[in-house]
Amino acid sequence: MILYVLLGPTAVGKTEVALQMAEKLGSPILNCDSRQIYRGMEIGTAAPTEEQQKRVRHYFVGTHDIGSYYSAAQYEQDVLSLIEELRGEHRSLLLSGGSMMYIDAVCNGIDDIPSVDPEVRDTLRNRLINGEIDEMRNELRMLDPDYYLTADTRNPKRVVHALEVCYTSGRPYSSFLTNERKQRPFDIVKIGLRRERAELFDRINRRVDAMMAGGLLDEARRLYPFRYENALNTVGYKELFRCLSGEWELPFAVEKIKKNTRDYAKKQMTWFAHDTSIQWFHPDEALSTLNSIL
RNA sequence: GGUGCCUUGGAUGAGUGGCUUAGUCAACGGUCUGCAAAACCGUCUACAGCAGUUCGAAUCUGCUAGGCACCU
Repeated sequence: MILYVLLGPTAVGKTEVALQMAEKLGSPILNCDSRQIYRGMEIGTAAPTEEQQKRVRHYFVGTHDIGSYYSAAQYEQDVLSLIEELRGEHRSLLLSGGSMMYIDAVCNGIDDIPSVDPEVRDTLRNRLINGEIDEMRNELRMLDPDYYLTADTRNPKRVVHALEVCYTSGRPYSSFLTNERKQRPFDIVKIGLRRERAELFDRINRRVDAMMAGGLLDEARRLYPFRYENALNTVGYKELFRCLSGEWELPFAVEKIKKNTRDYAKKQMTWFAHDTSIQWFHPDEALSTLNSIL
C-alpha cells in the first residue's frame, strides 16, 4: 500500500489538487489539518465544503468539539488505525494537509510518552500563570539534566511539557525519547505544492478578504464564548476576538490575520524545506505531472 | 525674489555633542518528539549631500539639493 501525502503551505491550493488526486486514486481524503478537525471553524480554516465532501469521502474534518483535547500523538494513532481499516479495499490512500507536526507523526512517529495526568497539567499550568517559570526551569534541571541542556528553556511550553512528563511518570522526560523513526507497514510518497512567495502571499491576502466576505466575523462571534479553548488559539479567530472585545478595530484585525497567516505559511515552508523526500510541484502543474506517476 | 521651518534604516517615528544599538510596523532567517494555525529564538546598526568647528557630530556652523509654510 502507498500513502500519498499531499502537503504545502496554507492557501497554496491543496484542496482542489487533493480532490482530483483522490478521485484519480479512488481514495478518500485523510485530512491532516490540526484545526479543520474541529467542528464550527469551517470558514476560518477553509475547511472542505459539503459539496467537496460529497465528491470525495473525507476523514478528520469537523470530528471534534471545540473544547476537546487532541494532539499529534492521538492523530498518529487515529490515522494508523484508519489506514489498517481501509487498506483492504485501497491500494493507495491520500493524506492531505499542512500541519507539519501531524504529518511528521504519521510518517515518522512520535515516541511513546506517557499521557499526562490532568491534575499535573493543571498544577503546572497554574504555576506558569503565577510566574513560577524560573523555579520550574530549575526543577527541570534537577529532574532531567540531559534534556535541560538541549531544550529551548526560554520556551515555557517546552519546559512545562517536559515537567509534566517527569512528574506523571517519575522518570526524566528525555528517557522516553528514542530518536528513532518508526517503521510503517506502507510506503510513503510525499507530494509538496508550492508557489512563488509573492503569488502565495497575494492568495493569502485575498483569501482572508474572501473569508471576511463569507462570514468569518459571524463565525468568530459564535465561537467567542469558547475563545479560551486551545482550538481557538488560531489565526483568524484570535485576532477577531480582540476585535469583538473592543481591543482592536476591525480593519486592523483583518490586517493582522493576513500577516499572521503569511507568517504561518513561512513557518510551514521552513519546516518542509528540511524534508528532502518531498517532490515539489506548482499546483497548476501538479495534476498533469502526477498523472504519469500515479 | 524674501523670511521661517523641515529632510533619520523598506515604512513610521523618538533622540540631541560622546557609553554599541530607541521603539513600532513590514521584511527576512531559524527552532521544533503530546494542545503545533501553538510556543520560542534570531537578522536588518540609519541619520539628504558636501565642507567645516571639535579630542569626538545624526546632534553645532556654512553651502548645495529636495520639501513645506508664510510674505511680496
